[in-house]
Order: sequence, then structure tokens, then C-alpha cells
Amino acid sequence: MKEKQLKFETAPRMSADERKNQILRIAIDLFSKKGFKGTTTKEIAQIAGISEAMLFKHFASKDELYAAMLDYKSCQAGIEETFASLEEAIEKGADDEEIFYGLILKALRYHESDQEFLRLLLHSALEGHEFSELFVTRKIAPIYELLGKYIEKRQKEGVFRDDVNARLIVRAFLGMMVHHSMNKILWDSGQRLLQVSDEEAARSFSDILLNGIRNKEVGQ
Amino acid sequence: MKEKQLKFETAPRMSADERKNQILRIAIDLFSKKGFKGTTTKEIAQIAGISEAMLFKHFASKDELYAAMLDYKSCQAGIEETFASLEEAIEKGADDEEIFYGLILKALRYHESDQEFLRLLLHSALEGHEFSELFVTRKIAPIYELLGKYIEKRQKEGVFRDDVNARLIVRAFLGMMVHHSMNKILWDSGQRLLQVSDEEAARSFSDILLNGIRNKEVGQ
DNA sequence: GTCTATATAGCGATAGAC
DNA sequence: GTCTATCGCTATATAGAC
Repeated sequence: MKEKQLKFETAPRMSADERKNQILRIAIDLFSKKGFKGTTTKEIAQIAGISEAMLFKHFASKDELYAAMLDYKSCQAGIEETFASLEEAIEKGADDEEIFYGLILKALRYHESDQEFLRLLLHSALEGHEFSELFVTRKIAPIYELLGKYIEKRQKEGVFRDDVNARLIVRAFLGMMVHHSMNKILWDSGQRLLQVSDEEAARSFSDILLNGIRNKEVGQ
Repeated sequence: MKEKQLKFETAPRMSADERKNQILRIAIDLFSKKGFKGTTTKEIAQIAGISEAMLFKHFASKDELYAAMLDYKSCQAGIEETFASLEEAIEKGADDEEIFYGLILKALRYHESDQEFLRLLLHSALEGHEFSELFVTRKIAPIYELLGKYIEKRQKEGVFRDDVNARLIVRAFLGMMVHHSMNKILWDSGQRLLQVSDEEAARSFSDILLNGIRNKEVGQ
């Protein structure tokens, strides 16, 4: 259980805000790797180069630090941005290919660049932390709503098959992409099972899905 | 963090094997809910109705108990059985519909009936435990192999499109189903996002996938 | 803003009696 | 096979000096 660690050796007497941010960044790193119980306040303090007493001056308890860290992390957007660009693509009447391919690729790239996020989300879900529930309500439910509505519209237009629940299509869609990211982060670091670029994965997933849900009779 | 707990009030002087099995079952329950660090030997002993000293007579350390528990759990098959029935379906030349629908439905039902398993797998993956790696090598890789080969065969026959990596199709396929199960277990207990039966989900996923990867020109 | 020192509780694990 | 008692350690958190 030895990992390389970010080390912040800094001049003493950092300002309160700087210090708080430094602690949060270290907490994100450690909590994402080892979860809540697996991370100690001692280790966080050591890496920050301060005493535990100082840490508890900034955050009254470990719980408070954990919550603050999740809050900080979820404000780093990434999902908001992805959602906004999806909304925009739909509004300007982009091709289905453009919409689906673009969304998958954006998501895969985000997961790649911010692996801490998926790990923190899984940890908090397994631990039953409210953050996990909140994240689904605030960030995931709107995607089901937006994408679900779009698919229903295309079903009414006769372009997509209407014998499949629109939200089940959203789930299939998110499933391909989330599962692929999870494999890359959690198991497939050696890429034993599969080696493909994000572009190829996004291309294939969106092809499979679109061909899978389009009405055969209607030409595209 | 209060949960209902399986309680084993038993007559004293259980045989060694019985006791060991009882401890393993309790360990599975607790480790799957709270992970390794989140579970204490004290709690396991309390629920078993014995002292911690007794627990350490049966398992020399907490680590040993954890490993024994994962071993025990992974021998409860479920996946072997699913794999075998997939193999059989392919050999007897079943329809693609039969093969894909059957596999998804079997997997969804297994995940439903044994939620501990998915939780333990995720916990061990996040913790970087070797079990997780081993599970992928021994249980998941063969599925990629078997299903990948079958898809390649169908591609050569001209039934499936051959412009998509066969293993990427396997991933898309497993992704839909695993992600759906994870949603049911981790987030969707209130089914806010989606309410569907396992049968409907399996039907839709296999429809989407098969339509998505079949050559358009070839009638079925 | 930072420290040392310490309180208090809980952890995994052991000794030794029955 | 089981217990009580306890060890050595680490955890979160606090008090009070500088």
C-alpha cells in the first residue's frame, strides 16, 4: 500500500486561504486513492507540512474536511461543461452522430484527465455518503431528462425506434461510456483486455447505439 | 451508518468448520457494506457471538480473513455458471438474440441476487487489492475471449459489421449490463432515474446491440 | 498561524486461564 | 473451543504556549 505522493514543501506561514486550498488538494488526492476510512488526518497534515492541530484549525473534523473536499471537487465542473455543450448541440440542431459522438468523447476525455473524480464518486457511493445521492440528483438526472427528451422527440419524428424506453437508451449509452472509463481506471491500466483510442471507442459506441435505435425503413 | 445486521445467535461450541463458515458469511456481509478499513474485527466477532480472541484463532489476521472471504465468495460461482451457459448456447448454434438476451438476463439476475459480489469487487478494485486483478484475469478475460471470437466469426460470415473492433463490442455489451446493475445497487434504489424490469432491460439492451452491429444489407 | 503535548477512544492482536 | 484481560499502536481531536 505504498504510493508515490504529491509533496508540498512550502515556506511557512501560508495565508489561511492558501493553506485551506492546499489541504483540500491533498485531501482529494488521498481520499480518492484510499477512501474515507483509509485516509488519516496525520498523513494529510504530514504531506501539507503542518501539524494535525493546524489541520483541525481549518477543518473542525475529518467529516467536515471530507464534505468540503467533495464540494470543492464537484465545483470543478467538467460535467457542467459537458452538459452545456450537449444542450448547445441539441439546440443548434446538430446531427445525431455529432451529438452522441461528441458527448461520449468529451466524457471519456474528462474521465481520463480527472480520474480522481470517478474514484471519489465510487468511494462515496459504496460508503453511502450523501454526496453520491446528491450528485445523481443534481448532475445525472438532468442528463436523463435532456437526452431522454431528445430521444423521445426523435422517436415521435419516426427516426428512432419507439419500441424502446427512451431512458433505457440513455442508460445503455451512459453504460458503454462509464464502464469503459472504469475499466481504464480500475482494471485495464495494462490494457490487457482492450487497446483502443478514446476516438475509436467514441466512434464505435455512438455507431452501435445509433444504428441500434434507428428505424430501419427511414434513410439517414 | 447504522444498518440492520444479520445476527447469528447460536448455541455455544460450534464445530470449527461451522464457526469458520459463520465468520466468513458475516465477514462477506460487513466487508461488502463497509470495505476493508471500514470493517472491524470486533464487530465481526460481536455479530458471531464470540470474542475477538476466538476470531483470531480461526484467522491469524484480518488480512487473512479478508483474503479467505474473497476466495470463498469467488467460489460461489455465479459467473462460472453464466460463462458455461454462454459457451453452451454458442456451441449448440443458438440465435444471436438468444445468446445476447440470455447472457444479459442471467447476469442482471445474478447481480440482483448477489449484490455483495459487485460491492466487494468494487471495494477491492478501489483499494488495489490483488483479488480485483485476479478476477479480471480469471473470469472476465475469458468472456472477452469467447464472446470476442464469436463476434469475429459472425463478422467473417458477413452477418455483423466488420468495421468495429470485436472486443469493443464486448465492452459496449458488458458496459450496458454492468452499469445498469451498478445503478440499481448503488444509486437507483428508489428507481428515480428509471423503472424497468430485468426482462425489459435485457430485451432492450440486446436489441440495441444486435441492431447496432448487424449488417444492414443482410436479412435475418 | 503554528507548534508540542496530551486526552481519549478504538484498533488489531496476544497471553493465559478454564 | 472459549473467555477475560491487556498490550502496543494509531486514530481523531483538543489545550495551551509562542
